[in-house]
Amino acid sequence: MSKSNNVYKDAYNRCLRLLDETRSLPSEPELGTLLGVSRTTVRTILARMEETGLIAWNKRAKTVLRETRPDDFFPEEETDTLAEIIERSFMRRLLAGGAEAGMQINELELAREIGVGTTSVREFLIRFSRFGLIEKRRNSHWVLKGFTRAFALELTEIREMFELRSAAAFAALPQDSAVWTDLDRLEDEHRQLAGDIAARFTEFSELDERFHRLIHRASRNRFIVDFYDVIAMIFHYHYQWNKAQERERNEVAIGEHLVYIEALKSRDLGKVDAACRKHLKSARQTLLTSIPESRSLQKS
Amino acid sequence: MSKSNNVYKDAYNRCLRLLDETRSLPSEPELGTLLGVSRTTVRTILARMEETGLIAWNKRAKTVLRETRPDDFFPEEETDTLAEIIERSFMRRLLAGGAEAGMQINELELAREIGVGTTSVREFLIRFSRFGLIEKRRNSHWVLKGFTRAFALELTEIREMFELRSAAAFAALPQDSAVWTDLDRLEDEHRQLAGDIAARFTEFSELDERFHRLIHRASRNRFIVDFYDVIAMIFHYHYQWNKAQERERNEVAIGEHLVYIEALKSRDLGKVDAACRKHLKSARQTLLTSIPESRSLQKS
DNA sequence: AAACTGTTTTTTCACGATAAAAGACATTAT
DNA sequence: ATAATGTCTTTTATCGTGAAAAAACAGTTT
Repeated sequence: MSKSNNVYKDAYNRCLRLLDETRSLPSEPELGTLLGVSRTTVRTILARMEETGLIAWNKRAKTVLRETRPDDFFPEEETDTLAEIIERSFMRRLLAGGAEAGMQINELELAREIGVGTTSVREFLIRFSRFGLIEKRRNSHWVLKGFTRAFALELTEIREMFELRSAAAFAALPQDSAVWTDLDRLEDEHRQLAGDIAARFTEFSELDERFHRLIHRASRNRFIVDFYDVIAMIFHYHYQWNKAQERERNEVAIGEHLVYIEALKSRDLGKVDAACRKHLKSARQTLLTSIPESRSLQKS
Repeated sequence: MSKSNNVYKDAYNRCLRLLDETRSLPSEPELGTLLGVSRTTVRTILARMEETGLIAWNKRAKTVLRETRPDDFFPEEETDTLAEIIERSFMRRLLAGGAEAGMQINELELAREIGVGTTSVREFLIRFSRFGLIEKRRNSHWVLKGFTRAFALELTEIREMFELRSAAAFAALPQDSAVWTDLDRLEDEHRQLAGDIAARFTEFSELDERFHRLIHRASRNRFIVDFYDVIAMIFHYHYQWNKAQERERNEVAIGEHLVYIEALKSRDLGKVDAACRKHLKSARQTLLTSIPESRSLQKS
């Protein structure tokens, strides 16, 4: 089993949804750009759609023959990339406890346990190392540094530095910049979410990420923009792991975001700075309180 | 040829130098820690030393039989790690020109050209990607972002942010901290180098790195400390590539460092800030002037 | 001629295999 | 009893290989 065809399966599923919406299919190259895959994959998709009687396909003529059915779709779990699978397994072990700082990480064991090749695990660990949670010993094992209080503090220190600077840069952007309409749209989404918070509070983390990424992008600095990947990853797993008071936390955060947005729109640097600091402070607090003391004891 | 024995060869050479100095050899485990390799490798080294008649070896008795000769050493190029070889090849191509922003990077071609497996090249590119010079297209090639003026500006922006903060943290360190003796030692080395600048100006870049790493470490933040890897890498290759006015540049930098060191020792935050800013400004200038205009045209 | 489809080539991704190196265990010497 | 050596096992580093996916090329259709 040298390589799974998850790219095809995922694109196939997305193509089915497209079919549901538009009831027709464009040309092969166009479909390729739409789905973000090569024409080779598009043709594999079309071939299967023909096979399962979804469409009749003859050169450029693609006729939709019937509605899609639930069983046309590939199972969700077959559409994940190997990297996603490995990351999930790894993070589960990390957060499940028993993952003390200083612990060794064994590539071979991880690979066997997840059921993948060692190369994929190695590559994952290398990519993952930039998050600052693991470290490589030359010609030897990886060492877990642990999701400790120290880690959270170091992470938030950088985050605050970067976001304050980005927010200032944002406020200084010319009136005709496209970011202002993006900001208006986000403000709208915030208000809608606030209006139905009881039912939709779980949707906040996705909105949160889009909001902060928009601000960081204003820095026009790749290192700042890329660093948000670290923050996003940590907050993503942190939210999955700690659901306590999620609704309240999100409600507070939405309020802070709205103040922050108003400040940005006012272009008053003092206000921006204050609103940004306030929000970052409570974000840090949220992260810190969710790290149990046992986890924060660092081996030195 | 699945894995070269460069670890052994490098450790062997270092062990020969040790032999020259001490005229004797400690126990296997001790030698292992000294050379930073496992006992397995130590025993391979001792076996060869016995074979070439350098020592007589019977259990714990290791008798030195003769002086080391130049031809006892393995050739330098056989002691490099694969990662170093790939990095050098890659950077040579990157700086040799013809490496325009937007250009595609082909793993297979790189691997063939360097004469290594694709896995090693892939792993190198993943590790290298954190320097912000290349970017991966999902399921497809890497894209070169180019060593442009924009890159230099983004890099130095972060550097300045981090170093100013680290320097302030440094100055606030308690008097009994070990860093102050480290700083004194570095000051000494600076003075010595300044005294013989005509002959030893090439030694500066190594000293420069040690000095700045000491300061960054005072931040006690892994992201700041790790970021210095990016700076060090860029400056390393930049210096190799642009030797113009190297002596003058280094002479100026040493002077700035000495002022900077005095400021740190005074623990006067205002002075520290001023000295740090001044030095960082000229460092940025040096980097910028060495980027030719053609290189700074970025495809958008 | 521009954009599409059909076909072939190339590249990426992931695996298993193997030598180098690390690490663990058993034994022996001080 | 501690610390070394001798031996065996496990893990890491790297390669070649093959299927999935991308990309290039050639031929058609509008």
